[in-house]
Amino acid sequence: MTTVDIPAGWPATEEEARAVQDELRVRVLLDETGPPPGTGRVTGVDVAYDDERDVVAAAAVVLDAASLDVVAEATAVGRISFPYVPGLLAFREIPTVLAALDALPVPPGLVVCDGYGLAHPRRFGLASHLGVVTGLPTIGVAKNPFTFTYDAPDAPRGASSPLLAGAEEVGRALRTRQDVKPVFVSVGHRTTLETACAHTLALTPRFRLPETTRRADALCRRALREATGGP
DNA sequence: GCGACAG
DNA sequence: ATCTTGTCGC
Repeated sequence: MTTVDIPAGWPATEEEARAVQDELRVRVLLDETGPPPGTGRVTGVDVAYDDERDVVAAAAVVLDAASLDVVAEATAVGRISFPYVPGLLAFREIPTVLAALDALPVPPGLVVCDGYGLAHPRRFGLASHLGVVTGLPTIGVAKNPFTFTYDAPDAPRGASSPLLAGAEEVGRALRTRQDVKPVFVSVGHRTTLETACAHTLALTPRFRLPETTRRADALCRRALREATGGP
């Protein structure tokens, strides 16, 4: 497990952070299909916090895309690098997530983030930010619709409906289990919404949330507990 | 101005 | 995200 410092020059204000987003957003690549689901590797990343002790723990878990078996995992801990501000989540998570990704012994393949990519006030959410910084194909799978609107998808697993910012489709509400609240999928970097949804379905054979997210969530919580103390 | 708001 | 008991459902 590696320890992370807040990077030099990291934004200190919301204004600075928004300026960074406006600079980096032009580097998002949207003209690639992205890796096909069910082949190669897929990696989940997630973060857990102890605001009281100013500690953040990140985890990266690599799965074989076909079997969903764990191939590799890594964690990192650090200081919380930014307060939670809707629209600026990436600045809270990225330094520690990058350290966890760097600690992996194998290439991550497509990265699945817990949050949004293009479905973002400035079209540059966590998944897009992480993609631009790493160069990796990324998608975002969120549990809530954020500020966006959608009509309920049909009941069967696999049904979807547009996630809308006004008239613009910024993602998809995708039903991963029949009659259960959908997840909210958006493109991060170097892939398409079609591919992102296909990956999400391939990663949800049983539960609402992708196996990548579930594995990363469990691991970062454990890392936080071990870094912080108490059994 | 007020409320809503990924995690 | 996190604080947290019981509770409903498969």
